[in-house]
Amino acid sequence: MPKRPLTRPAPPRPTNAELEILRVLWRRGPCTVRAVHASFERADPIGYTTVLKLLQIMTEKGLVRRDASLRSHVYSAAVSEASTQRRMVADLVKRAFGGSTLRLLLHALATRPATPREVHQIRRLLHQQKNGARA
Amino acid sequence: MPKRPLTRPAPPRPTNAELEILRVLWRRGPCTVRAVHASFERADPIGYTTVLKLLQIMTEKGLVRRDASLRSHVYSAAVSEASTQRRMVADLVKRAFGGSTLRLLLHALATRPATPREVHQIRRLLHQQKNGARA
DNA sequence: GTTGAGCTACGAACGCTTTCGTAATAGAAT
DNA sequence: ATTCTATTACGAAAGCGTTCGTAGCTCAAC
Repeated sequence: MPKRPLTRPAPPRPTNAELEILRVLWRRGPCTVRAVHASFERADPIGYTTVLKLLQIMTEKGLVRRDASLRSHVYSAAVSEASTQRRMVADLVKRAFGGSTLRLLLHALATRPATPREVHQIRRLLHQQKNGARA
Repeated sequence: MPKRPLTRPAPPRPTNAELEILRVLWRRGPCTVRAVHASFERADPIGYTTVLKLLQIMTEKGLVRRDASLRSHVYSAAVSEASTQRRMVADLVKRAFGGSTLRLLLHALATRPATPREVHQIRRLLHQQKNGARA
């Protein structure tokens, strides 16, 4: 029995730098290291080899995939934005809100008073859930 | 001009271990190191001096306050649970949702289909905001 | 006063993330 | 073929979080 099962065990929550890179890949699709590096906008600029190293590490972690058929390897996100967000939200809920998603929701709502437009969207979503709900 | 202004510059986002300690202090109020240590329930137990060290570090960071008048120092949270949650939500929104709190909300709502009870609470909150809103 | 228990302080180690310099390599240009 | 350029690979260092062992101090009990 291999230590790493074929169905990869849910890649770990990405770190800060990793998330920044994933955001580039999600937005622009598959990229070379150079393209990722160019897309970076930071307070303090980041080195080319830093991006390369990060992508190599992320490949090992299963966060990105690498196509090495071309001389300039092409990287693409191996995890979806939605699933990553889900993971991060779940993590926050567990760590800071005692596992209650509702509390996060109420907090977010209270913190940032919703604009009428936002209220509308939320209402619509609630309505959808009310109808098609399996809960 | 002092580097550390008297009005402390918003204590940093607490780390994992720091958050666990804060949760104890929020729940139980001011505690000695021993009390915090006793309140810890973990998969793998944590050493007494580890808790002590963390509390010392957190004191420097301004996350907790220390009353050293007694022999066993008494620590209390220097940041509120609500403000910490606000900070952490804001951080998540910035890092994972491109700054859009709405997107976080929609995501959370969609991820975990709300129960009727939750829907009710959310509706009520939306209603409150609609009326008393400055937005 | 001496001993012992409990507490704080200090320092060090380990692991992980982030950073980048340098070397090796492959391909393009001449 | 040689030189130049762009790329990957490797290794190492710095910073931070977490952990704990050890030393030193203080108070109480004897």
